[in-house]
Amino acid sequence: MIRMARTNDDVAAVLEEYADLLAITGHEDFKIRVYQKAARSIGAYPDDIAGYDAGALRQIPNVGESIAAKVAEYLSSGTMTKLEELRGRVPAGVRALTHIPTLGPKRAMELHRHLGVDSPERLEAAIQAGALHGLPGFGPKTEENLLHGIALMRDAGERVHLGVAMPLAEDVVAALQAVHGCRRCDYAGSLRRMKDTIGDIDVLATSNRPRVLMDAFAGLPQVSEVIVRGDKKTSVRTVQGLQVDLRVVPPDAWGAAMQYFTGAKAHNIRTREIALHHKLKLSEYGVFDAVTEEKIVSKTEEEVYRRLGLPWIPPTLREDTGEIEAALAGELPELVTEADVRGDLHTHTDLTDGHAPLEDMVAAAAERGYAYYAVTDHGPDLYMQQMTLDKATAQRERLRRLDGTAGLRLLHGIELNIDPDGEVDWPPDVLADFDLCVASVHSHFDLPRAKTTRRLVRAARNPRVNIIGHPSARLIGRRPPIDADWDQVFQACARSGTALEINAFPDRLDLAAELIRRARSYGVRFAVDSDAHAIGHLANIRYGIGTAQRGWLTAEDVINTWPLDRLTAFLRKNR
DNA sequence: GCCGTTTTCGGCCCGACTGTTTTCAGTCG
Repeated sequence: MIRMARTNDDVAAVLEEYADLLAITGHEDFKIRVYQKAARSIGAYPDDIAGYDAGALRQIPNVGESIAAKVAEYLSSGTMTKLEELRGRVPAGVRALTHIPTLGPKRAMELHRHLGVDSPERLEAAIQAGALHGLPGFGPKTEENLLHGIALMRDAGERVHLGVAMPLAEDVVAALQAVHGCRRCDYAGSLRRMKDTIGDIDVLATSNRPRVLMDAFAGLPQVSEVIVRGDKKTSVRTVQGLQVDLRVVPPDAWGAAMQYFTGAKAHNIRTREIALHHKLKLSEYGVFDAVTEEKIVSKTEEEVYRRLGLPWIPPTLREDTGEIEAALAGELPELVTEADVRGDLHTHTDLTDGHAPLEDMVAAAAERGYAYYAVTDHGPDLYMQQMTLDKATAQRERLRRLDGTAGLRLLHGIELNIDPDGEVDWPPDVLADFDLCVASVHSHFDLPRAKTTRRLVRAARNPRVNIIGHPSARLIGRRPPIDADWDQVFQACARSGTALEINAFPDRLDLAAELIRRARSYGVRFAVDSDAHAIGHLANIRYGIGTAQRGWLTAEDVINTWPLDRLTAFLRKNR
């Protein structure tokens, strides 16, 4: 059984700090990298390592004798002697120095050793006082870059959600594709992996005339600053503070470059290691013979993976969280795609807080080619929405008259509010007249864990509740997820036949991918819904599908890919 | 410090850009 991995995250953070401190104190690179690798392995390890002894810890990849002993000490005593020693030698602020862009461990230590600088604030003061003059390796340009980096760090260019990054990336890609000499262009990186937040945007292009592309890129109206500029790589910052990198490679390197720049880093390290074992070398330019340096393949991702003895791995899985092992075993999941979606099961109209009338939303759904479509306006417990039973009944009659237009089957649903006790707006006999009920948390987000768990479990066990909407109620960058014992919630959902929503709104993406994967292990079903409040929101479903893929879901796991009769049977909840 | 179809020692992912270096180190992704 997969359990909560809080201990693992804690230990991973401790090992990362240890690696940083080793780097600052001038230890050799290989040693540092090994601690970083161990940190990642433990962070991604499916079982909670709380209570593990050294022997058990050694079963984890990249954890050997020395690291196992340190972690065992930490788990049993809460401290790690070696880490405390290093902390004693390196003031906390020196580690913060390495978070300044362009300043790494080597020069951070130089600054500390020669000038006693021990925080970004002190570094700023030292530069302004001219204290860096004459220090080897620190010229005027470096000073300028450091000041700039400190300022940037101060107003922390935060990560943005997909709804911000994706449109920007698509604009940039479209602009570059229109440039003369551009062969291919697309976004890669965490955006192609559909990660829920994006730190920077990676764009890849092929051209025989890279300079023209770089000029066009640097001159885009969205660009506020050019950070680095070359013929192969140019980085800019946009007016909203997001970094965009453009890499240009020769046309026949497209596949290798896409593979390389889609990442994640840990996935790339694994694929390169696999290449080495085959006496090959993998770079963004292709797969090469390690000895003769002769290029073997590079044109497509499929060729690159095949030459490494792997099937093509979908971008949304490339995180080194088991996809390499699954690929080697021929057990990659056949991921759900947007084309599999037959309908949307959570949408609103202007009867409550939507912006478009029922007829317009239905027409837009029909245009998307859906086979069925559920309208789920808010129930009366969200008082400001002014819903009444009369209004809901009138909407149902209106909806029944529209049923079947353009081959679209309409379901009359409702989005109920889950109150702190797990109760919902209407009694069972009223709910029985709806085709489906979504139930969601809209308030009282910070109840104690036990209470939140009970709240969600009760909602799931309600025989009229079909889908738990945006289960964690998080808003990316604004509100943390509610705190529940998710394993209990997942068990209740699996047993009761209640689906969990993957809300596709880009500032929600809720459930998040990690919890989806865990829920799936209990046999939970999912509904990928747009929660559209306007016609334009229906298209957000693609972000939900990306998130579902990151949770390793197949179409079988997602109820709104099923034919209507199978869906209808599921909605009866074994009643 | 970890690991092994190169196996108990010797290698560890790899390339781009910047700044200050006159041939390369540091940083980043």
